[in-house]
Amino acid sequence: MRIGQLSERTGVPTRMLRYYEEQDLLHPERADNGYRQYPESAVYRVQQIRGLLDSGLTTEIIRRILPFLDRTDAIHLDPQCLTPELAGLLEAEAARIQQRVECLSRNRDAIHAYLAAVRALRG
Amino acid sequence: MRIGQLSERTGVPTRMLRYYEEQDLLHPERADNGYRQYPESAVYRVQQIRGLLDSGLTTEIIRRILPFLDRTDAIHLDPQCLTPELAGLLEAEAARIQQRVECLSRNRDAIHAYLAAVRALRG
DNA sequence: TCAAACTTTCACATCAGTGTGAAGGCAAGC
DNA sequence: GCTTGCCTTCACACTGATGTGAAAGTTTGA
Repeated sequence: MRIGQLSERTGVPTRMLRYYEEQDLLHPERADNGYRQYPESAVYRVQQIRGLLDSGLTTEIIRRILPFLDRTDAIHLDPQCLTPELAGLLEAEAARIQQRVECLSRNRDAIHAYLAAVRALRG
Repeated sequence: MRIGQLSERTGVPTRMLRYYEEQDLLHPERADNGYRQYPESAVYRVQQIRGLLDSGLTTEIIRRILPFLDRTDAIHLDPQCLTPELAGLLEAEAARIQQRVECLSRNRDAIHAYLAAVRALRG
């Protein structure tokens, strides 16, 4: 599909889709006329990128972990490409993500607890 | 304590502590000479702010939810200050935080699954 | 008293993510 | 053919979070 349709289906402006490509997060083919050609899977890929960006990850981090997050895991399982360094990097990134999860969970719980307490007081 | 010590104890540059004050996240007293005076509790407060920023929340959102996240919950439980609008805002923010948590958890799991799969292949 | 280390405010710079618009090529319908 | 709408690249600008440095006042200790 072309960039306009991908934009419509994901709700992400075309400007951003081009930016993600520039940041090496998307790699659309090009038609003869130069138009970008996205596969169906790009819809999910874009949603994934958005979710990660909204969660505070930078495009640089996303670029590094994205190849291992694809739904079509199988094709990425070539162990050759996983050097010890890369494994360490992934471990570290997973740990940092876990930190975020814990911090956010804590604060979400605190908000809920506050709301519940006020409601209880009011009866 | 003064800004230098707070910086040292939290690992957050003084520049950032002043910025957080400008953003209404911190409210230190002032000594006679104009120096900022932070209470002991500021250490935890700063760590909380950092965690939330690192998780992708903006200072604006943090400013709005911070009053309800303090460890000294009791003093914030005055139901008078919780208008229906504010309650809705907090609910919405908690929901958005939950979205982040889910996205990050998913991707953390995917990284771990990838690493486990490669390790299994290698024996 | 003097120097070093701290503080203050102010300002300019950077980086990532995003908005917006110009100037032009391509495509589909009237 | 012409218009309309999508596409291309390029570029300038903004915002939020941060780095950095200048100029000046304060505190502390030799």
